[in-house]
Amino acid sequence: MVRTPLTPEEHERGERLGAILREARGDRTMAEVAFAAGVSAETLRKIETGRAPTPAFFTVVALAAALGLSTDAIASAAAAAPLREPLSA
Amino acid sequence: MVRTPLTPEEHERGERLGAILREARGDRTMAEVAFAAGVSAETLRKIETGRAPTPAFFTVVALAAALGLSTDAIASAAAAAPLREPLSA
DNA sequence: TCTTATACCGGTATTAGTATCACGGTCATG
DNA sequence: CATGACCGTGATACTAATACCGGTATAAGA
Repeated sequence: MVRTPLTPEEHERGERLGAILREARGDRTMAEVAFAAGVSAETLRKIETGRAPTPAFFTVVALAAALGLSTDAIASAAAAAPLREPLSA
Repeated sequence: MVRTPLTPEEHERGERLGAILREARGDRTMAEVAFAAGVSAETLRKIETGRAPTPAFFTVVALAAALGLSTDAIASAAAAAPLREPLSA
């Protein structure tokens, strides 16, 4: 095996990451946030829906900047248990 | 065009990211830090040498945790970096 | 009804990340 | 010189991320 397939835990972590980003997006459109972050809307949609569970580092950084979030907060929130409260901005 | 190849700027950003991680590693070995972060030593080597300019988000998060760094600090330092730019000529 | 906007889904194409293996170089030791 | 540890490079294998396309569904508005 050369590259280990993503584990179920990693998929769940990706789902939490997507939920955090979607929560922070609020009522803005995917296209707007994606354009602000410099990624395609499809990519943002895949990340939000958890279908891209381990996006690139700078992709998350750009999205965090576009959403006004801290990457540390995103990382800890996605890695740890699901949040009861959104990362209030 | 389905997936844009990495631009020279992204490669340079990857080199700065690698330099930051190597700087934080200090005198510890690659194998030690890689094991602590849960990645292979070869992966850490590629990231440090800039041969993997856009690693996965959680890979950088794990390395940052193993090195005691903030992902926000890494992101900002790698994004806007005072790398010695010839640029003259 | 028709149009528009938004989001989700499936497929496809291409590049990149991750991991393993093998080999070579350097340096410090014996 | 020999050995070992560490770093580096190259090749190879396989999966995942990214992007573009077409289609579908829903809701709001003219």
